[in-house]
Amino acid sequence: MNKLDTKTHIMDIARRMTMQQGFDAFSYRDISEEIGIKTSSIHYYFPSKQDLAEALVDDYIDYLSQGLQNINENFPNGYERFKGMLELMIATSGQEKQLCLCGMLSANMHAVSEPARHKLGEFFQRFETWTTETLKQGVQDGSIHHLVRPVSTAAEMVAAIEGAMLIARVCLRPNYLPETLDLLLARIRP
Amino acid sequence: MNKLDTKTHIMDIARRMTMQQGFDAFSYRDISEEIGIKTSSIHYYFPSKQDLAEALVDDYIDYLSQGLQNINENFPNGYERFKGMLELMIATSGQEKQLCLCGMLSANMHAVSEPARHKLGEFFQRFETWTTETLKQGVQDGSIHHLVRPVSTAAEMVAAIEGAMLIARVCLRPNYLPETLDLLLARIRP
DNA sequence: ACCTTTATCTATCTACTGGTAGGAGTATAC
DNA sequence: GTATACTCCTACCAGTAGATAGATAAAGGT
Repeated sequence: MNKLDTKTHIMDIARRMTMQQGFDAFSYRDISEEIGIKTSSIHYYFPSKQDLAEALVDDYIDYLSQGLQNINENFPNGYERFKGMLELMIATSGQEKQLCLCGMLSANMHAVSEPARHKLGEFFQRFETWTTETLKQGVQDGSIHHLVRPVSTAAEMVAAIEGAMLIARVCLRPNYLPETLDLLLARIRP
Repeated sequence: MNKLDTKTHIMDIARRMTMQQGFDAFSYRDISEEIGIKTSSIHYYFPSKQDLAEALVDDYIDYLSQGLQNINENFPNGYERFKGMLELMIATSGQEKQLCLCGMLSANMHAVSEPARHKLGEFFQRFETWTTETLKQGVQDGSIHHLVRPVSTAAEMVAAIEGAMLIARVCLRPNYLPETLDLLLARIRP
């Protein structure tokens, strides 16, 4: 198989396992069995498991940044952009009760290197910044009603999104995640 | 050492390690080395690691229920009660960048038995119910300004609290957790 | 004194962990 | 056509995981 294919395949499986069960909860063997190559071949691409974690973080940040940029380009106003972001988060993490990759790695932060931990911090910072700008934009274009401090609302929103994904994994209510994220949307609806 | 002392000692260490690093990230050996007994002695109290997880959940739910009840008894109005709850959560989990025990076990849910998972779901449900009642009480006694749907606000609040604890572990801002929880308080301030 | 329970120990098990050394086959470059 | 780089393999390692069986010693009850 092509180098990129295998590397991508490894990361796809590792990403899914991380978001479903946590970074400590799977081994190179688990990946190797699913993909059909030996564990030593995985070490060829990711010499240590921390390298794999860092690659997952980089990839996830790229993926979400791209997604948010697409939203900015394709949605006309702040409200629609915010809504698009919530749908993106549900599409990325919500199915199968998966946690946001960066959220899960924050829980498992002992397993990742210091540079990768720093990137996790940057991820949340950038997520908050995007949300702040989007809320401001929405207030300006009239699609979102007045907010006292958009930067504060954005911080609450990001925390609530991550927390909702965490709680959804064990919540007894079947539609907890979409319902809770919808509350966030209802809050800014004009 | 007395049976209860040892059992409590084991749980104290396991609770701290779970909240700091995750349930997968420590072993019976780690506990045994810190406490000074053999791993087989820990198996005497908790035959399987899942038993330990379940005991931690039960204990944590009891502890927080007691804490919330104390708050209800000692604070006069909804606003003060809500504030007391936030301070309790910070005191329990906020130091040393620990995650709420139930939040961490939700992330590590594959490691806990189905009955224990169910208890995690109940925990978040009860937490939300307490918050809903407290917000309603605050609106009624005038300590909290009018809320359109207290039950929705409560759901957002609980998610935001759990999410903030998760993000705080890797956040680059030093006072992220207290500041973010303070935003929740500011939101209901009359 | 004798039996039972409690709490701990020693010793051991199987399975798995991340990780490494070195080689075989294959594709590409020159 | 040979050299080089790439991809995956076999074989292995030391350490660790959770877990069990059985011995031991002390304490308590009768």
